[in-house]
Amino acid sequence: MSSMVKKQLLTDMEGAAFAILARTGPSTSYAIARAFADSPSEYWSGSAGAVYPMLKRLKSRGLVATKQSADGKRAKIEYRVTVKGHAAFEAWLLDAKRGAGWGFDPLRARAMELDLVSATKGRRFLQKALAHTEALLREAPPNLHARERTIRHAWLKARISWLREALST
Amino acid sequence: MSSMVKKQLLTDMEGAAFAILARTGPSTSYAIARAFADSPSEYWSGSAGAVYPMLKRLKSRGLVATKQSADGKRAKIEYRVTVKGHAAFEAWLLDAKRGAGWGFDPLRARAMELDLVSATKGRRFLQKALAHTEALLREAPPNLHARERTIRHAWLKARISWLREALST
DNA sequence: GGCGGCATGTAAATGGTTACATGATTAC
DNA sequence: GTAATCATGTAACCATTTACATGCCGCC
Repeated sequence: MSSMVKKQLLTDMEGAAFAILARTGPSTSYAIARAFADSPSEYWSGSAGAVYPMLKRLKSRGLVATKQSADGKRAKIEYRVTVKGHAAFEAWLLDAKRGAGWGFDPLRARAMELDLVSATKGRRFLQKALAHTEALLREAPPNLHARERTIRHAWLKARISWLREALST
Repeated sequence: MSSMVKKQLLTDMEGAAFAILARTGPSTSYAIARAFADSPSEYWSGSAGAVYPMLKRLKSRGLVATKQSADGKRAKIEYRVTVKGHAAFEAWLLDAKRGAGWGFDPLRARAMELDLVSATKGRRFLQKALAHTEALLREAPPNLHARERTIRHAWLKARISWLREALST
């Protein structure tokens, strides 16, 4: 018979947290929250009120484990990924169907409705959005790994060519 | 002195609801919920528990008004956009800075972390995601306006060329 | 007469948000 | 010694989600 183990589906925020843990090794909730807050994508605030409870939930599901670390003097709780957690993370990461979903794109959402205003206002919006996006492309934030820079760059370029096309019609 | 009127900033879900109202004219909460549920973007479920309270909030802010319509026999509450509401909607729609934000892209989120798995697995993921996206491009859902089809098409094409580039390296 | 769609909601749970509170340690 | 940072968390709030509850209407 098939396995009785329930699939441990991760939310996107949990997936992102596992990615941080995979990169930096065992980390405190504080460090994970900082990583969220410092990330260029402002989608999650990285607030303590979100991150601390999330790690506790993941622990209760057996996807992470704690190691009370008395690092010299200060007591801290370090979380590490368990085998079960690693499997859940990989399932999240390699879920191509979810990956190919629409997500939420603030530009797409607006572009869809631009015909509700005058052509002039619509074009002005697209021009401004293009300028903002090109600015993002120019000023790459510091502390970005090469891998992150590459994806960021490609994503912005795809968006820019889309905007240019929309403006050229 | 400047106006004392507080800016009525809309959430993205509220903006989307105003777009529906602008297109279909005065509508019931039910119709708006259906429009969310039927939309190809699965980002909001269009549940009654979200939509009915949202319209009540918008009404209490003076952005929509109700018209008790005794359409023949059945009683229903129709919401229409007020002048204040229209201004708030246009401010939301034409906010280029917000529009140029990152939002949440499930593909970008995963692509950023693909180096955490083997190159083989990474490529397989990208190939599957490409296949899913190309499938979306082929099977355009029915009941889509020309405008929606155009944006959808351009957005998917931009994503596909991004994926192809990622695979070609 | 019954089923599906229209239309109104509420209830409980979930999981975010901001803001606050506390204390230890490090850097100046 | 004091300010910033590390580190833990909680509290109140808010807007979602799923699921449930009710009832009317039109159609077969």
